[in-house]
Amino acid sequence: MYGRCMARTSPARTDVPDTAGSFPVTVDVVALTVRAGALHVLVVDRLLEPFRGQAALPGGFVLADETLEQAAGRELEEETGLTVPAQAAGAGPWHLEQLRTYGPLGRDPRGPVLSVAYLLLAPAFGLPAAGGDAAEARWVPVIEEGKPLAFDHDQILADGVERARAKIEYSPLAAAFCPPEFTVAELRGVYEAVWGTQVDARNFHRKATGTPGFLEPTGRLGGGGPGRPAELYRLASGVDPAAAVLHPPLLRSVSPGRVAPSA
Amino acid sequence: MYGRCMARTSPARTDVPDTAGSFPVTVDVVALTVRAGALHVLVVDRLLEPFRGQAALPGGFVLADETLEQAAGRELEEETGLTVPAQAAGAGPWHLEQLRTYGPLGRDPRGPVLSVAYLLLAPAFGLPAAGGDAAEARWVPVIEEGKPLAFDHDQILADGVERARAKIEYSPLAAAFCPPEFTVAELRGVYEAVWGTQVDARNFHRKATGTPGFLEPTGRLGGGGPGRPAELYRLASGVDPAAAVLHPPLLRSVSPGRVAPSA
DNA sequence: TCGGGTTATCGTCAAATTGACGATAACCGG
DNA sequence: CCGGTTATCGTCAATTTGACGATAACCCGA
Repeated sequence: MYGRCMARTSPARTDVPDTAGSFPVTVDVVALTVRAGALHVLVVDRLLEPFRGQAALPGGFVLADETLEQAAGRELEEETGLTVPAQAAGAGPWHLEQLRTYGPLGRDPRGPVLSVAYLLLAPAFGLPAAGGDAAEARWVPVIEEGKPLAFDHDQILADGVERARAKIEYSPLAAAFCPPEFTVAELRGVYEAVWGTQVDARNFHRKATGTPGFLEPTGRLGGGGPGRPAELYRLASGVDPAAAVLHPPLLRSVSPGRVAPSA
Repeated sequence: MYGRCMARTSPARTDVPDTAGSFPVTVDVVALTVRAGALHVLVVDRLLEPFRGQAALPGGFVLADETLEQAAGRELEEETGLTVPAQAAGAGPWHLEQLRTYGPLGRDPRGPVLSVAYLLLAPAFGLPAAGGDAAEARWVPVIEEGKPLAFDHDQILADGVERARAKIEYSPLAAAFCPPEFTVAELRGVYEAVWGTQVDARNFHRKATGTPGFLEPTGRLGGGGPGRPAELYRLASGVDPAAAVLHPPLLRSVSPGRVAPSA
């Protein structure tokens, strides 16, 4: 089997104990966005075995000379045509962070494979015309989630969604789902979509605009729909949305069972 | 992309691209405990190159047929003599969770190596007599942290400490630092040590005992020192400390800079 | 046995925050 | 101009926080 070939280190590496395994490593990306008021995840249809024809998270093998982040960006681009801006891990609207690593055993029929999962939060946008070799990349709502995904991707997706739900409570990362300038209502729509709950518009407005280090008014107005035009905001300048902490946090209300979410 | 181009080198399997790297994988464990009111981390002195003689987090290579958790427990035991109870990931006082994975490039002079870091929270205890092949395993206070650690272990340690600090706000995991039955004062000592701040004893008592799903009185009293004996508590039954969420959380006060902690 | 030292626990109270919801402002389309 | 719609501002009671006083219940040494 494939695993046998990988069970030994290369002869050049004499300083690594030869009982140590060497593993193929993949990255898988949980790309989330909010479209039409619902949380969506990006999936591709697999063209090859294993799990041929089944939907899966975009991802693939890490090359020998790239970082995990580079691999995540490359695979995403190859399979979905999405180009993650370089500033995704920084101040921009996009946000890419490591989710967790899924163990080598029992998750790939080809043998032991390690998978490092990444979480991408991005504003809604259309997909470029099915670029690369991916048969089909599409956004699907995370609820309903019809058929199961390939590999252990259902578990990875669940972990990613739970991470996103928790993270927007304590960090300004909900803004990663919005364009660079957005209204308070758009931001509230993100919370409602990610949490799957209703949020009172008036209290949310007070809380969001009143939390230091979160929003910064641009002075401009966002027009368009019916009703009074809303003020446009951007993320507070000088704030790293990946590291900043909201004080006090925007807590989900104590609705149903708040115990053991991802157990 | 899981299987685009096909291997020329691996005759047994043709579904893994030969550009895909295969990486040696290590686990490193950030084992934290509270002793004498200060947060301590477990380190070992390296006997071999690279970084020979320097302190490092316990860890080592993952074998071909074990899970990451198994590797973490095995390395910890081999290098420090500590045996992680099987229930560490469950209801017991110990707590072992994955921290994050550190990329293959530029972190090991021997070449690309992936490291999956784990975070262990444990009650204070003495080390078994330097078992295994470890020259020396010892607890060192995380502040002062005299010389730098080997590899990128300073970064891993910083990430682990920050994870612990954040996690005890929203989960009952502070109890992982305590024996199975503990007093409110002991628990408060954990918060003070991990956060490095002072916590008002009266408000903490009110909050800790008043938060549903956190503490459960045993009826027994903890004697010993001077002063009035304190009631003994245990974690609320039926609560998985790794998954449960405290509502409302025990927030650190807004003291100094609460922005970009581990950046 | 008594008093002083020490720690645990319970109360009190003003300030801040939350949650629910009314009221008004500012736009749209007819 | 008028209703429909959404944004924003206020109000108010209930809850929570933070600061800190007051007791309770143990230890020890005299």
